[in-house]
Amino acid sequence: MHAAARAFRQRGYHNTSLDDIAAALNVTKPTVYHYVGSKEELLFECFRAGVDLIRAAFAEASEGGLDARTRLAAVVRRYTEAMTSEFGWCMVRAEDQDLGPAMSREIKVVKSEIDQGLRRLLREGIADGSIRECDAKMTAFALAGALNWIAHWHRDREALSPTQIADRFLDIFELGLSPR
Amino acid sequence: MHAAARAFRQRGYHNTSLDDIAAALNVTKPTVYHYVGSKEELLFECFRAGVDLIRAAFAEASEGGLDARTRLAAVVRRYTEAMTSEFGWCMVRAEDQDLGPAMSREIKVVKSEIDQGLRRLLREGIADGSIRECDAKMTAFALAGALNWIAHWHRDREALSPTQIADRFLDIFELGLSPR
DNA sequence: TAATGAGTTTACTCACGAGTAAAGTCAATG
DNA sequence: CATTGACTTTACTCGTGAGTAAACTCATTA
Repeated sequence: MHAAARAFRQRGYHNTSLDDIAAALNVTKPTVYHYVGSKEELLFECFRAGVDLIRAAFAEASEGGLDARTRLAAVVRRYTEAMTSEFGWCMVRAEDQDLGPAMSREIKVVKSEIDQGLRRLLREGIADGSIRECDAKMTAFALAGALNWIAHWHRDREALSPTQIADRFLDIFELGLSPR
Repeated sequence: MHAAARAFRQRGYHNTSLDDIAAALNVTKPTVYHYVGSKEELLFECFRAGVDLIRAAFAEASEGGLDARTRLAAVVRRYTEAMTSEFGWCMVRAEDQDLGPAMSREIKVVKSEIDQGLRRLLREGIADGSIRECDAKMTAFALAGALNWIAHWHRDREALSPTQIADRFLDIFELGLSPR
């Protein structure tokens, strides 16, 4: 799965053959098929490995009784870690169109779940006064976009650590760009 | 090109055959090849049609002698329009990996050009006092991510117009989420 | 009326890559 | 020493889709 995730990120899903993945592991294709059922399954498992990190972030953040903005900040930090992981690319780019009906459906469900989780935190923040009145749907999209985009530009030898990236993002999203 | 852009957005580049595109136009594949050299060229041209809108936005914004934050806002509005256009998906998802060396190089150049344009506006804004002190690189990434992500969630029957989306995004990025 | 040529079709070729059949290797166990 | 079974290989099949050859249609023009 790690080898597959790396290959998918470098060359893209469709430009990566199972021979490529096998070669990266110094084995042959049938060996890979001894462990995984299909190429689609491989992508799907990489996707799941990534989103599980994010789901865990939401679960973790809901404990503790902090205000919603603080909980949202915690999610953003974990989210950033997930995006900079090996599976970040697969998480963002696993397209339902590339997968069979069953997996396709689950991907849509999980992605929607994450979107709803963000909106919920925003609405809660507006309710408890820790977040300014704003359009929760659009804000969730802006936030998800900024975070998901990390998978596109992040390199392993990045100057900034995941934590530093998250802190910069939180600074921008919390305080805004206008001078105070 | 419009038919191709639509098909690519719906099914993805690799899941779209030239037979599909031809069928959408009620012709056969060789007819398509009478007008375009290759499938790659088709994707590349769709990409270019999109980014040209964004380049124009930067050019337009540089006129007028307004402060940098106002110019950035103008770019964001145009950018949003480009993303909600037919070519939005191709612009974001045209991967250098999918194209031959020459086109691949140009895609990288153009994408970097846009990134640098955003950073420049941010730096100018910090210099002229219209934008708060911040990390220009990370801010450009956050902004580009939020904007590019539009291509992933936007549907033709979207409730909000491109202008409304841009206004919501500007509200978030300018004022931030913390209560003032 | 013949010729030209833009645009279109049918009917291919050909490469690539997912997935498989069947046989081989070799360490662990009876 | 024979057998079992997990693991791996070589050597395939087979579908799909990019791209092409060659012929056909038909309006325009010499």
